Amino acid sequence: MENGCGNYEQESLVVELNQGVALAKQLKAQMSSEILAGETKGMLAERIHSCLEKALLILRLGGSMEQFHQHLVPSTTAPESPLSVIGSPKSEDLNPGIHVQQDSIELSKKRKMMPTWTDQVRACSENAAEGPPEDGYSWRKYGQKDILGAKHPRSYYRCTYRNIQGCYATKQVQRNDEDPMQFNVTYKGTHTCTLAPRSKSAPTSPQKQERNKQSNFPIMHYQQPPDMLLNFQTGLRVDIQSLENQETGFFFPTRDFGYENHAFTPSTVHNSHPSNSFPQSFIQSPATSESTYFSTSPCKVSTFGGVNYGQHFESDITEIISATTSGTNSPIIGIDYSMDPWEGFLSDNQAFPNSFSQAKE
DNA sequence: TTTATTTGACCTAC
DNA sequence: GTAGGTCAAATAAA
Repeated sequence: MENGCGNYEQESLVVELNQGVALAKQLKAQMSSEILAGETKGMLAERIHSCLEKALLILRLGGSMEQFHQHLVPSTTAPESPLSVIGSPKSEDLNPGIHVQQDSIELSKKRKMMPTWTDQVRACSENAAEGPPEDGYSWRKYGQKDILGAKHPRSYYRCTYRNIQGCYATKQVQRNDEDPMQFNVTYKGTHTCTLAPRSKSAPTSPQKQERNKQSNFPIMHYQQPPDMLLNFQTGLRVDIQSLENQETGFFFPTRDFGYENHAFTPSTVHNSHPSNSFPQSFIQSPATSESTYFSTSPCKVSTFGGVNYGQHFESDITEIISATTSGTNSPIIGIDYSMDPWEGFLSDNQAFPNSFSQAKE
């Protein structure tokens, strides 16, 4: 990753990852000994979760600890509009016909530069005819096209808040020819909208009503290309899987929670986006008591841990932070234990070699 | 009345 | 010239 984050952020990443590894080892030891002293399994799992989550967030934010801290507190202000870069539709509104062509060209260029990634989403049986499961964003369909060589037409969607907030995220949905239950969803651009609830919009179906409910939360602003992060996560898979193999039933619910076993496989990693890096069930803090959480998107096949990740990311981070910053409130433990995600930040080992930084480049 | 969807036309890249 | 992508008017839905 090429960014100006400097050594400090890099070291922070290494520290976080080291801590995650150390805690995983600790948990593994407890699993074998069945001795619960001091920290419970749940606490350890939570801390591992927190460490890895922070590391991933840092990576997604371009390695910037400053941005990381900024994103810990959901902003109530609209994010900076991309319009300053790609031309303002508002200015077009004010001056119709003026510079429209030039702006169109600029927009076209910009689209080419937009990050693009593809998810494969399996539809639930009951709504297979309707389309892939919701991804949490509010999309407006603006076109449909028959594609040469494809049995099914491709649908084009853009963010509902494109005009309101200048969010130029788009997606294309195409049903898989061989497996009609499966959809290839290609996302282009990242959401810059704040996903404000549509006040006057009347959903056309109960499912859309549900979509609107899902959309009512702030989002992160993913800007980073996925490659480095994905490589990193691929590497992470090994140790964590070994934990799963010990039948913890906690990590990576690829069997128990409806996700197919596509997550974190190198063969599927390259097509994914950083916002999809973990299944939501993994992001979800175990300290929360959402009993129905894991069943929210049982039909999604993730190429890298769940296409729904972006949908819940920030809200989950908020939950994590709230859970981890308040040990006394944690339902998983009954003792006073600080779950501060920054606790011990600089205290652990150096299990991750410095060569990790080389892998980033 | 407002918002979303449909669909033919148009634009752009190859 | 063709295919993919987008626009925008017409239409539907709530």
